[in-house]
Amino acid sequence: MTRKILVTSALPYANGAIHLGHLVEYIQTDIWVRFQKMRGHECWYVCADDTHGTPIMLRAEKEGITPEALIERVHGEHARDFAGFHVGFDNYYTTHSDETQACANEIYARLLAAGLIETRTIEQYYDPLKEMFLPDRFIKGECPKCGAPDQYGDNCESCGSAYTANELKNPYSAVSGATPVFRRSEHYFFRLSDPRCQTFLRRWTQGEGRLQNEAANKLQEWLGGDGENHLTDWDISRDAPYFGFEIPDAPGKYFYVWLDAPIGYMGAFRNLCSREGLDFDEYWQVGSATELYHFIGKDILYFHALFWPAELEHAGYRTPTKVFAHGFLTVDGAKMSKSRGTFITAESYLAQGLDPEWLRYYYAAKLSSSMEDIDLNLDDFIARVNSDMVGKFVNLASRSAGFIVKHFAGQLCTCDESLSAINAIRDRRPLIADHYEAREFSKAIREIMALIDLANQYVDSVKPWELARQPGREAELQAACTNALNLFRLFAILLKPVLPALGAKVEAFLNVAPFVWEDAGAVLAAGHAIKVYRHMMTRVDKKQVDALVAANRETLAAVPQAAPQAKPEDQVAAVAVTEPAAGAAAGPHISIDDFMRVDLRIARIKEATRVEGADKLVRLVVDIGPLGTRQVFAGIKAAYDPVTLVGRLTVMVANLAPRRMKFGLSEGMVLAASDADGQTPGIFLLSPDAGAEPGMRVK
RNA sequence: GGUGAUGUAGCUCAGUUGGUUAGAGCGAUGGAUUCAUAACCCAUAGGUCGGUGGUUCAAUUCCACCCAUCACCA
Repeated sequence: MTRKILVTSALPYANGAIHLGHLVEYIQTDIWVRFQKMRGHECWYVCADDTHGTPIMLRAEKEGITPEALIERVHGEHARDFAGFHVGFDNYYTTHSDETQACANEIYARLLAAGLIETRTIEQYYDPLKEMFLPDRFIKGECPKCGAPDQYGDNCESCGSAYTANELKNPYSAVSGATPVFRRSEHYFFRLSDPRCQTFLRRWTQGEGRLQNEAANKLQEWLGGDGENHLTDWDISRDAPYFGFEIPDAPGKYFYVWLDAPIGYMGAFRNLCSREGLDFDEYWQVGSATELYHFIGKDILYFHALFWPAELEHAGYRTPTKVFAHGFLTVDGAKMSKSRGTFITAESYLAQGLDPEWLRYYYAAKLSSSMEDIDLNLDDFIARVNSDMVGKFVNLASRSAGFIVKHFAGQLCTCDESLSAINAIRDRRPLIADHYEAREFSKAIREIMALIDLANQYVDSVKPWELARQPGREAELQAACTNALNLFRLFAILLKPVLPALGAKVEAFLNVAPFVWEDAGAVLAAGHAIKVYRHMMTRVDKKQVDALVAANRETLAAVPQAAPQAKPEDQVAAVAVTEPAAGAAAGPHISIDDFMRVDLRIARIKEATRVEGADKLVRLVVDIGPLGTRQVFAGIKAAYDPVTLVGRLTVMVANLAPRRMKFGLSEGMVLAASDADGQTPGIFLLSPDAGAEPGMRVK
């Protein structure tokens, strides 16, 4: 029976580049969709850029362009990156579309009619300079717990405590720097606390197979036990200025970006319908016989398993068949990091000349149906791709094709279908299909690789290279290579959902029509002619990976953090990111070795005198214990009377190259703090705590 | 702080409804081979299954506590 399936991946935010973390989801979804299509099902894969919200608006403003121009540019970048990794959307659309707006208005109208929308006046921070309300992420201030400065309005990066923006001390707007004021405004809420939503969600989230077990448990936690009501109403409006859709009959009020994001799935599909002549209602009406699946990161489960189905249900649409959440990507066991160069963009991966199918294979080899994080271990990536893909799989064709072309003009003979390797494939094929269907890609890959091992053992056992040297054994040679190439073909079919481009190369090489899953039920007919073999996949060179990491290594200096780029809402982000240390002027990271090269010592100031003819300098003679005494010229005259300095302890750089100055030789540097911007005047010489002795190393 | 997940060979991961010798691939070592992108084939070594206690005839598998990492919540 042919199934009708609609599949989505979460919408990437139109405010940043696609990176390897995002790709986990798109590659996972794409493999699943390709598998369904190969099986002959009618499967549509749609996605779109998520284009609305404050961050988009501010970013466009900063770049001096309209939001429309920004999202159009980013849409092009995203589409390019996805195509580069063979992610085969049937439609990659945008939420900033007539279709999405129409769907959003329709859903809103139906929820309103159902009595599930209400208005309420709330009070929140407002930037009087910029004349806009501020999302929490755009308010900074001092942490109410530990007092760390410049913390965002949701949690402290210094002590880790969470709080609301209202609790920040000395808050300021990250947009304008102004001190925000409280202002009241009317907001629109989706009444998630309504008993109808509660009842529905309790039933829906526990539906058989609808969510992964871990996800269902998490949802149970969010919903609370029977009788408890943990859900609160959801604020779905934002005040102008806002880049988004204006709420019908509510001038100056806009749909919150997270309301129209999932509706973007509908919009993208509606657009596809008009192009392909599909029936939108067949897929979205209540009681639809079609299947609807959302692939998402575990971070946005809340939106897809609570808000979204509740909206659909009460607006009179069908709800998702299943929601598939996956974990985050780590690189070499740690969160992706810009300073380490492991925050790798899709664009850079392709630009550095790495093969997208290497990554597709590696991800497939690691992905399961669970929400566990997966790790991209770069050394393992190189070893695994080279060994499995090149050394075992592609090698099968490479070691057999030459004989067939050279000795038999490319012609195959009858394939021996009683071969144990071929029988093994026949036996395991249904299981492999089940694994693909269940998103247990790592299990599918393990099965396939075990079969490929059998094939290489077969070739080794018949030794075609020996047969080729023995006159009179041509038939055996042709049979051996025919069998090997048939095995190779079967593997190419089984792997095609993962490796579509390689699959196409194999189709061309074998001179056959595009593979479908059922093709693996038969072998090539005797007499079939193949083309000359050409390398189908190169090896990964460690140098390429090193270069990729180097290309993605950013220093903070190159990334001005003036306004937060991060969206206030968690979007698709299938990734955990470590931002470089917060704080305005932290430099690029250095290693401990780098730091240890600086020889810092406790110094006692023995003499301090004015320098005739110098406005800023004080001449110091310091004692650094075993290292003797040094003469240092320090620019601290404005802040210190030399007389007061004599006898005090401070810190100096002892291995700074001596420098000849107009007034004499300076043999080091004493450390003092000052505000680089000159906002806070003064120079502050460092002092050690009591007990430090001249000459002690500072580290 | 609370809840949950994870922690198995150098690396990446299976597995164990508690039961004789804990598995795979890669990597390492030795051998064989030369058709193939030095690939492939055979063999060997390597793990007190995060730690400590408990239940049991028997625990890596169950329970408690602890540690580490990650997530969610307050």
